[in-house]
Amino acid sequence: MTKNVPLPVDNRRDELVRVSARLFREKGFDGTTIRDIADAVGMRSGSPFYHFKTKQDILAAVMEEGLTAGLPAAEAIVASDLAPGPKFRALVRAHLEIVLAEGHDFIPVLLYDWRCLTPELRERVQVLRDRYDQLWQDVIDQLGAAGLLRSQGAVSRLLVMGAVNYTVLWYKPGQGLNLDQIADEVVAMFLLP
Amino acid sequence: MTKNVPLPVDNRRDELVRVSARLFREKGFDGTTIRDIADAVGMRSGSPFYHFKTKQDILAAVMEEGLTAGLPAAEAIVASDLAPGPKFRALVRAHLEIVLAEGHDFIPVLLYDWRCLTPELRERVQVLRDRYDQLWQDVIDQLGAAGLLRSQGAVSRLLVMGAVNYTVLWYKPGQGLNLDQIADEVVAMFLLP
DNA sequence: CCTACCGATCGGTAGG
DNA sequence: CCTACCGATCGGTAGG
Repeated sequence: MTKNVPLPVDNRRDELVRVSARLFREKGFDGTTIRDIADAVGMRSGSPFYHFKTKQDILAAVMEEGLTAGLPAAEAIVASDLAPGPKFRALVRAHLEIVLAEGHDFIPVLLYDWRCLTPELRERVQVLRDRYDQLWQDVIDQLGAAGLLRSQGAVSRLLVMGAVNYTVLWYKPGQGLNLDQIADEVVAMFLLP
Repeated sequence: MTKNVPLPVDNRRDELVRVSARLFREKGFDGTTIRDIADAVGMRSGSPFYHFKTKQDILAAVMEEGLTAGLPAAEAIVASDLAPGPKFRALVRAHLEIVLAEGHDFIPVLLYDWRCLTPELRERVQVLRDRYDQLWQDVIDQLGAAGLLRSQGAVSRLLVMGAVNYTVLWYKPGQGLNLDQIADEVVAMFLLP
């Protein structure tokens, strides 16, 4: 039987990515040291380099983890047969979860520390990022076609995503609006009656 | 005659602030060293500390310079007798200048590296920042009262400022829309007909 | 504002 | 994944 044969998953690597996401979000990529990361997972300072070639590779892994975790839900929403308005609300709500929920530090790190990536890594992560952005563009275009948005095109998407992503800088869990209420505000703000 | 008596301005200090703003914006606060800054103004590495006690004090000076430079124009717009719609457009346009125009790196640094400030410095800069935010809140409230906005309150301001500030991450001078066109898009996106 | 320097810390590596 | 370490660099300072 293959019962006890472990899959080739690298749990320690996953742990490093998860812990690094938290630290990068709190203190920034440049403000976090390899020793911070190693301490947080109970390793010695040289050991993270057994799993990653460089510190920047950890950063890229954090961002890719966030994107690959967020893409399926977003794809399902866009592929659904919801009307454009409810589809937009669902996408916004799912995105707020990804960006604001406890322990979801991956995409905030992407937003904060994008410029810390080397050009090569940036290019690699950009592939996934493009897929995510395209999903938003599809929904924005559907809203425009339905006459629910005053403005269209790439700039409309950037303005909407800016408003939504900026929540990272002001949302405080347990204070003010919750994620559902913020989603309602976004819909009220952007969609025509 | 008092003709050649210089005013107590510190030109070297101003130069340090301006150059630091550019470097902080390009590479981040943690990614910029005192030696980078000293080199850029033609000083030796210890000399910036003649003008500033710590590296963080330079960061605070950069942010305060941006706010004190931007406040008068914004105050004049808010105090003007423009109707709410045109007033909003004027404020957005002025803000885009502050955030996107060549050499205007102060407020982008504030947006990027806010978390790099010590709590004490953050509190000091926050005083100016509150004044700037309040100007936006005033205009947002006027829009709401005039029935030009679907949503009101502090969250509305944060969504609008998010959309506008996010331009820092995607605007490329000479490519795509210019600042006037972006202001038009923002107005079209948010204001009711 | 320069000279000369310090103690601390950094990302990363060789060898096991 | 640890031990032991390296060369480089960092923010900051004393004395002039």
